[in-house]
Amino acid sequence: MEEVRRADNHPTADEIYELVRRRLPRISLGTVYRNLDRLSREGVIRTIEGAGSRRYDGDLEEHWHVRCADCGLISDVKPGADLNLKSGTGFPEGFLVTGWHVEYRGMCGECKEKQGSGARSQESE
Amino acid sequence: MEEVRRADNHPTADEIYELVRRRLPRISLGTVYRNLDRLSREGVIRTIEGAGSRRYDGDLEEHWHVRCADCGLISDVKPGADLNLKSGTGFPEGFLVTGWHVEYRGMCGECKEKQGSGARSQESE
DNA sequence: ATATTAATGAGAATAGTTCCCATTACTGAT
DNA sequence: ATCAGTAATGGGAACTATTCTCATTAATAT
Repeated sequence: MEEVRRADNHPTADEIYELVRRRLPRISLGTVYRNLDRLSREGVIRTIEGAGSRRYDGDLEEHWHVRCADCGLISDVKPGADLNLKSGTGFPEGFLVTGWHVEYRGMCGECKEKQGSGARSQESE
Repeated sequence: MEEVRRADNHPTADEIYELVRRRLPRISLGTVYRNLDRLSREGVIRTIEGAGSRRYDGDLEEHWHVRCADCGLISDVKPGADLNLKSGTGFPEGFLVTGWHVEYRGMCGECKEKQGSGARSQESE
């Protein structure tokens, strides 16, 4: 199981299921979910919740994500070096903060083109 | 519909359904979803995706969230005044960033107590 | 009043995930 | 190697949240 963990980018349980199936053709989706859940509770992998299906991330380095609101693509973003995210204020009484995550939203180049209806193109950054 | 938008904290579609029902007893859940979706696409409300069900937030002021990993409670956190979140780096080519969101994770006071006194140390539930 | 368009209720359909349980695999002691 | 006890698995049913469909109703403009 753990082999797959570090395999890909941000696979869904289904994608992982397909991957693992290549080596263990008799594995069931339930088992994949169970183990993914276990690994994430053990802190070996992270989960990315969000629109659509849960995704799993084997990269434990602190990093953030950017998600295309249109196609759902998720890419990694390096945290700015100067950030001290603990600076949020107004936490509820007694709350123990164990982590945080930043997610950018927007639109990836591809979807931007698609949306610029007609055969418009031309992108720059 | 829009009346409800600013009503509560971070209700789910179901909770909103129950709320609206009090005034419009014949409304259907489908309609609630439809209008919630519309409002959020129009930018009148925000959505909070995450573990469990989608939640809606009528507060458009920039603010962040903190979520209890145990019970799922979501509270608001004021952004630290000094943050410039644009500082993330490594965005994919051509990506247009339209927003971002910070979510802290941890455990609320209540769940902390439950876990502490329950004699369970590492088990998750 | 009528034609056109938009929104609705009701429920079916779908997607993603969790749950159940009989079977299988693993473990350690004999 | 055998057996008992425990843990993990496959298969599928059950569940939850959300979306979709479509006949009906409301709204709007003419």
